[in-house]
Amino acid sequence: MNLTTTSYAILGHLALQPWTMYDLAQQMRSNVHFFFSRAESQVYAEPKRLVGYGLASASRQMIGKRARTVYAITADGRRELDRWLAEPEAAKGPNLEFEALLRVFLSPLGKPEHLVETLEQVRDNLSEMFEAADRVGGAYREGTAAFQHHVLTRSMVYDFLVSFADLADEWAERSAARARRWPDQSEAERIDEAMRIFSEKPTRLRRRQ
Amino acid sequence: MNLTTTSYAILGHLALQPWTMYDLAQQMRSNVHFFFSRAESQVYAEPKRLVGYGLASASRQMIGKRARTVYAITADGRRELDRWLAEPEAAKGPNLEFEALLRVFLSPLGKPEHLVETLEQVRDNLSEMFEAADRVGGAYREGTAAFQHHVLTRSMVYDFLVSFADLADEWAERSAARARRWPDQSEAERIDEAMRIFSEKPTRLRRRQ
DNA sequence: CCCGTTTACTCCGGATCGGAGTAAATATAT
DNA sequence: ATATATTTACTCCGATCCGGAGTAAACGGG
Repeated sequence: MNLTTTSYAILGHLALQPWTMYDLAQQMRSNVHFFFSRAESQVYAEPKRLVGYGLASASRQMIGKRARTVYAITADGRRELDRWLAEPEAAKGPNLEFEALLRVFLSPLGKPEHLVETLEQVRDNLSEMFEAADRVGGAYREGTAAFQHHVLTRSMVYDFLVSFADLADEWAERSAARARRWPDQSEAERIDEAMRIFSEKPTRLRRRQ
Repeated sequence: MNLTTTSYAILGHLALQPWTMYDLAQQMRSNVHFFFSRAESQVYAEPKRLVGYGLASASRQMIGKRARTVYAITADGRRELDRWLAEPEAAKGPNLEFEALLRVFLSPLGKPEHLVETLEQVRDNLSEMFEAADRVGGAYREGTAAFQHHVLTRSMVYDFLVSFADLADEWAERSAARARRWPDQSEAERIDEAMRIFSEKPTRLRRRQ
């Protein structure tokens, strides 16, 4: 029984209520998508393994001649989930994958205007995240969210995601502005501005010590 | 010739200078690791494919009876890289994977004290990121960085990473503080505080409109 | 000269992706 | 009333990617 974090993510959702994987795939696309996204094929494959381990049960229903499978958590599954919830997270911080940052990193190899384009693209790409956050926030504000009683913890998740999207947007904005000033600046001015970022932006770690 | 973003990441590094994959794996661990991390086995596998496509060249050297392979970019590789640098990023924003946030999301299924533990763990796990940022920042401030002439763009990457780590640290701090207050609050007070997050933290999208 | 660390990789089983495909049920337009 | 589009509810599969274990020579310190 080799369970991955994906297993526990699915198992956790089954503990909230029974789901068809079609519905759960949708649910996950609009909820955990921005901090724990999995391919649809995985969302369909995972509960079969859980059933194999006796952690979930499947009930096949018929709508006309079309089948649908509803999965639910078992008592064993609930115990396994409790065990996972109680164990500390592996010492393995947030894992970020950000192609735009790689492009910025490698941008001295290309033309300067492509850097500005990349940064503008970053801002465009964030709108999806902003819209998703607004949908969730709106539902909770209106009191119509599917899991309204989870408002305490969902507000924490919302807090993080909005802060993150804002950060990325603000960073792309100020960085693009900086790159656009470069043609009118001397190299000394450009370097001076860059060095100020290293000096005036100490990490929290250093600030505390 | 099916090149992935991983291919261009390696190709880009080879455009900076020739590398052995051992050195490049180390370089990537301390540089792009926090926004584009790849398994070591991939870093070793990728240049072989690049050589197969004629985008890189390998030169095998002998140190005693031990072999080492130094990879360099070819003219074709440089052209392919230029093409990639000029093309816009796929419309696919930052991809975050954050197990702690999944645990917060599912925390109503577990005990309240585990939420606080998860959030404290988040802060501990960030120290690696802070230390890496400090190392890079220190090298550039002292003028001893290996790619000191990339200071303009590296400062942008540094800016993002430090902002991100600070954000995660501050979020975990304020969220843990909130969860610790819960036992002394009424349910109405707790919900009120949660709702204020949804209201008082509008996304940049909504603020602009 | 012995031993632990660093250099420089290879191997492989299993997890995951992502796009294509299937087929029935339902909504929509004509 | 019928054709068409969309939604529901999945399966399949080749390729990518992970990550931990293993190998073996060179180097450095006591």
